[in-house]
Amino acid sequence: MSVIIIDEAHERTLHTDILFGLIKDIARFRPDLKVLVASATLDTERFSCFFDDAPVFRIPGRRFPVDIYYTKAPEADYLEACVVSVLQIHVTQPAGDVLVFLTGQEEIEACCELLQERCRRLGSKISELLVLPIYANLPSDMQAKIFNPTPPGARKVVVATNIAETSLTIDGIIYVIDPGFCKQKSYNARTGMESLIVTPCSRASANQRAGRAGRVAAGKCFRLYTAWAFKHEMEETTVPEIQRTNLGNVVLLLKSLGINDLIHFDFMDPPPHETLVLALEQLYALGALNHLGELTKLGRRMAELPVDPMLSKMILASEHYKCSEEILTIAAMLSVNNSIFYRPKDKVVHADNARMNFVVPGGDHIVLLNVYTQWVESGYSTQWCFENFIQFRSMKRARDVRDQLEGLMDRIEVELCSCNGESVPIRKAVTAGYFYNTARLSKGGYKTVKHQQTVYVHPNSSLFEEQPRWMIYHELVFTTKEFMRQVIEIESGWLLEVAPHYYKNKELEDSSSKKMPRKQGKAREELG
DNA sequence: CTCTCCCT
Repeated sequence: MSVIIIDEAHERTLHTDILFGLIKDIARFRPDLKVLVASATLDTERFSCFFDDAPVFRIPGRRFPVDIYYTKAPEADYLEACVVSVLQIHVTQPAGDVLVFLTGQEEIEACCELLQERCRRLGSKISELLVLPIYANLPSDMQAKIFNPTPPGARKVVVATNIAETSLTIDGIIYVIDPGFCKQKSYNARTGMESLIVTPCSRASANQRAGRAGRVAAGKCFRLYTAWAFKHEMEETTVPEIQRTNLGNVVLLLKSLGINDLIHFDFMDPPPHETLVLALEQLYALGALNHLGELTKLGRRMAELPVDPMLSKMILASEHYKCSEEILTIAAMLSVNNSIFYRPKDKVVHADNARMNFVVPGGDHIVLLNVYTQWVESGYSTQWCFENFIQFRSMKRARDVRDQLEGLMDRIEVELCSCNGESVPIRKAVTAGYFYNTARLSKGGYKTVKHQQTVYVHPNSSLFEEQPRWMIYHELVFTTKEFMRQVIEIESGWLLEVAPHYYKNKELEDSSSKKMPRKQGKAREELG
């Protein structure tokens, strides 16, 4: 007999949901296989029902009770409400550390500053309050501070993102302050744009947060919203990731496992139809699927790499342009989420100057390559990172990703070779993977070629002031505006060179007519 | 002229 355990199933990550579908299928014709699904939430019925009415076992947790307090009326300014609540706890409540949940770096910094300023003003009237931020992109030495034991007579306040909800636990937390918001990714399959939006968190998430107060002793959770809002306005559970993300690599993976009919794949919660259609269209455009929606030889090679299809295609194309060494580095650097450059608030000018020193012509990909190359020349130095306002942790991760990808080159038969940093072949290889993400400068600024959508170069980009006519973007994100992040300059002729099946000469020259790429009707056929 | 959850 064999057993498969799926733990933390309640988190409903992309991979959990894919596993659900695959394992359910396998378990039906493998009676020797036991499947154990472990979830920390109470919605067991959904899991049980999905797995053909599997029996449910309830295992009581070993936690201390947590008293929940709600506000009588909604808070107009939850940041201010957090600050006031922390100070009230500090002055009126017995010993025990405080954990505050906020949505992101900016909010956390603001909250910490406010707390410190008010403590300064109160001076010796109150006992010491240690204010510590924690979020994923905070440098690791500063992250480590939250784990130092609180000195006697003092109290610690940890101001955190969702990182403290599941990923790490802090000893000594007795009080939790929960404003009830989090930042969530969502994906628009019509435009292919991701956005990160502050939304009310789910009841499951709120309960998880409250639980953080009861790990060492009985605790208290102060919810900065009304009991009514908890009951009537918040969703029961968080929308599963599979319904809020681009599915390019998932579709490629499933196709490579021989699952052709994705529309009828047994998803516990199916993704939006349009998301699947767009993923299929893009894979067809990349040449990973044929007109019947079947995996091509190229698609099979692309599926060997654990990265998004466009990135995979870029790596495969790099062999033709004799720059696979450079492209592997760029792929690795793009995989670590915009966390290469460190920009602390109190040293913005220094950090920006340091960043400028890395700028080379061509665009952000070439700049990333330059950063990595210099780091290698420094002997992978931590000190070098520190001096250049580069996040060591991110570079280390890029190195790991690069090593892993390099190890797979043999299997997909891509020869390692270098163009000695020459820009054109590198940018052509990028174009071969990302031709779908082309933007062009017109009178009203940049517009995407695919949807004629107005987009902007991100102010952090090395091409922010350059305004090249044609650009390729790595990703499109909506924050305060529609931003292209990580862009390179290209020549329109390259589009015909790398994707003649996708672009017609006319489309690239005639600026008055609608510049739509060829119809991608074939990929739709599979969908009926 | 921004500034963005989590870890795969």
